[in-house]
Amino acid sequence: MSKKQIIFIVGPTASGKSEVAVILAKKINAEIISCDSMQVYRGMDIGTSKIKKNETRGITHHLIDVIEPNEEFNVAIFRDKVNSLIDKIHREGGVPLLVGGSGLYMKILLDGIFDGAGEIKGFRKKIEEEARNKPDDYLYQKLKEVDPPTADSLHPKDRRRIIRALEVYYHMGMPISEAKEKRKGLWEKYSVLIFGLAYDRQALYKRINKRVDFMFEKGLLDEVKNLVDKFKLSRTAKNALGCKELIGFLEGEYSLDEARRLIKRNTRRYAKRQLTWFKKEPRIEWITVNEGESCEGIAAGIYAKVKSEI
RNA sequence: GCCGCGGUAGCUCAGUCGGUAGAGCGCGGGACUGAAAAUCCCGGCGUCGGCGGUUCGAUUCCGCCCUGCGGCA
Repeated sequence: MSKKQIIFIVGPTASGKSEVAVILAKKINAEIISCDSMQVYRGMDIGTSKIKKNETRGITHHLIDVIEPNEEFNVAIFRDKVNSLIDKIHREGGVPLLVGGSGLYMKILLDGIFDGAGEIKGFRKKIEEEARNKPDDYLYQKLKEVDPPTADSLHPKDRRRIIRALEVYYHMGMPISEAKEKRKGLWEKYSVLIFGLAYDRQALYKRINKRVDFMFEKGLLDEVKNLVDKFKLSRTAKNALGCKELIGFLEGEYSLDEARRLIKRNTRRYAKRQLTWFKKEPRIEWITVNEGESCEGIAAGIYAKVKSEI
């Protein structure tokens, strides 16, 4: 029996993934699984450019609006949810269409993540405490002793990853570099097609700037005000683009114009980082998008490729 | 027309008591496996407005010219 099919549409922010995905989904009886760390939050709609009910064309969307803004989210939760959704969609005869811009999320779905090493309560704080008043590279040296390969692959200043690697080591009794070898992802289990939307950089930046202006028109500021009124935003949620900059404005750190400027800039930088991730992924088949090209046209192009590869 | 202050990296500017220059912002590249829309690393030769003069040597001093801003007529 041949492998079941999964399709990905990836691309930087503001590349038009969501709309293209809906059109494609209609043609191939797909259900969309959002591959996005922020659209999971209820109430964060404008800032995350979440698809609206009347734009879904009746296509089922998963992993949108699944948690409250005071809850945390991470790749492991994401991966578990996606795996069970894929099974369910396949059982019902549909095609899972994964749509999103997070390189790490894509990578982990494709190649897997190791189990049994979540965040240990209090560990990070404790080890930060231990490193206080010690040399700058104290934790790095510590990691070097227990897990040289990981230490070599990290920059000594990359504190966050150093601490995480130590956390895994003390929790699993195994270096993270070793744990990583025991992963399995979707790639070997299914027939996977990955399409990436490719824009000229300047054209993409223009789209980003325009979209941020559009968000302000739609009431981004009120959305954020509302969120901070109602919730103590979680560590992950409050880092959303648009959210953190407007919180800065609301706390009087800078003007509203400055907040708008920062959102545009940070979104551009984000897009650049996303592209760094996609560029090195050889399994992506790139779809070149020219300025002004319609989503219908792009979707039709992808559809043709999908049909020819089945 | 006269007086004053400017013309240095894409932008805003610093600086060189004469030995061809540096910050911020913007931008580019990279990393990445339980915070990822996060986090971390790397990247600045640019006719120092133009032409002459002085000097071993000028972006730095002098002269003229072009040009922006302000003031006086």
